[in-house]
Amino acid sequence: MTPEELSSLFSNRAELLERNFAPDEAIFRQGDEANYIYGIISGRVQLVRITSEGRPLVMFTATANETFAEAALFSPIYHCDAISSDNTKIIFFPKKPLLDLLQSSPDAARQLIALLARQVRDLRTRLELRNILSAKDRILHFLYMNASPLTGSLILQAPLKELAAELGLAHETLYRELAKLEKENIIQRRENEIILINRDTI
Amino acid sequence: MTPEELSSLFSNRAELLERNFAPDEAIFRQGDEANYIYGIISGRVQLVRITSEGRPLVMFTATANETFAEAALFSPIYHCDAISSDNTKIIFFPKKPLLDLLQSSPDAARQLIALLARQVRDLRTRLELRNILSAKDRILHFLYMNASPLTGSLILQAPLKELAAELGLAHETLYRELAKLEKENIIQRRENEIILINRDTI
DNA sequence: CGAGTCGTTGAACGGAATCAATCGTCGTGG
DNA sequence: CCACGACGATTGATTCCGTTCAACGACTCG
Repeated sequence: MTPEELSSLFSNRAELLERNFAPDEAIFRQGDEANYIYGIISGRVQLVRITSEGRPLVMFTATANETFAEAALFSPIYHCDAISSDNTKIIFFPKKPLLDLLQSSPDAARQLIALLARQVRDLRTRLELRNILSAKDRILHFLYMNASPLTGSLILQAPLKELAAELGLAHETLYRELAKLEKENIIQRRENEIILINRDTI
Repeated sequence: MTPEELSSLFSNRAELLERNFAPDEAIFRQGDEANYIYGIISGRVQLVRITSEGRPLVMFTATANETFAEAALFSPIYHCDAISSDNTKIIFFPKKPLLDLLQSSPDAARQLIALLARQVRDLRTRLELRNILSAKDRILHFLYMNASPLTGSLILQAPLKELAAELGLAHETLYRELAKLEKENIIQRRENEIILINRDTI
């Protein structure tokens, strides 16, 4: 679910505020009253739960174009800390108008359900991808899933490094495997684009 | 989201039918009219997309106590095949009454949103877990997240083999690491139970 | 112009997968 | 009732491949 999609549910955008956070700054703390859910414009935020022994446990790392703390919509308090791990720009979505909207507009509720259902599906496919051990197969699987079915082309909006993170690979491994795949004529690379050529080779 | 949670949204449970499927039997096919979403009582189902070249691509593997095809709630057709990969018992949740209910009852909509939001959160933490490379750390992280905060105990409902799959580890690796952790006095094991003893060793 | 980041390649290591074998248990059917 | 098969749990040995550390060029941006 992107911040834009969530914004679109708000008729009155004046209610949405934006703020910048420095690295290591807290957006909220465990136990704080949960009045907002959040979207990241740029930067990175980690949701960290402090265990009973005081050890930090990262529950989730959110990056640009993602929302977080949606579950707080139905909780009076936050159950973890949200720490900016970068210079981060964040939109605040106030809970109350959103809940009111969902109460009064079945259509808005339906839209939110659709957004969440899609996100569930996306997360599941990402998880499934991680069950593939071989770097080569994981990359290919990802390409097959995300490239245009017609042209086999995938336009990269993010640097390869980020793609590596999404795939759960060291970026060096990704570079190497892409180079191999190109040598084997399975893909072709251009600036910001990867094209599947020989698609019979999984 | 469990089938029980979804069932609880239906006032008229007579609308819910159950069916058994043999291994390799299809629950639905890509392009079929999407009239149901599904819950698994027992067994396993794979959601498979057939690529343009005819190659099958596993999008998601659903197991007991999970629901699948929720995104079909807002799509007229299914976009992948659902294949039983085991003897599987499945509940059918008809879309129409569910959509009607969401339209007429803001409360039901709120509940479904809450279910989905929680599921999103769970999936994200599972995904985060997979970013941990070392088997030992991954297991410990999982235990810290799932064990009772008070007693440090975790009751296993599923065989260790399934836990290994959830962790993304070969089952042999899980056995070995658990044995090591017990030898190091970090955990203690009893029938169906794992207890965190020394919690200062992440 | 220098700092920072991305992209790239090389070398070495370590650790998890894999193959394999064994044991115990449970359920089933002859 | 017992034999058999299926499956979970466990341990050993080996292999392999992805991470890690390291170094370098290209490029951008202040």
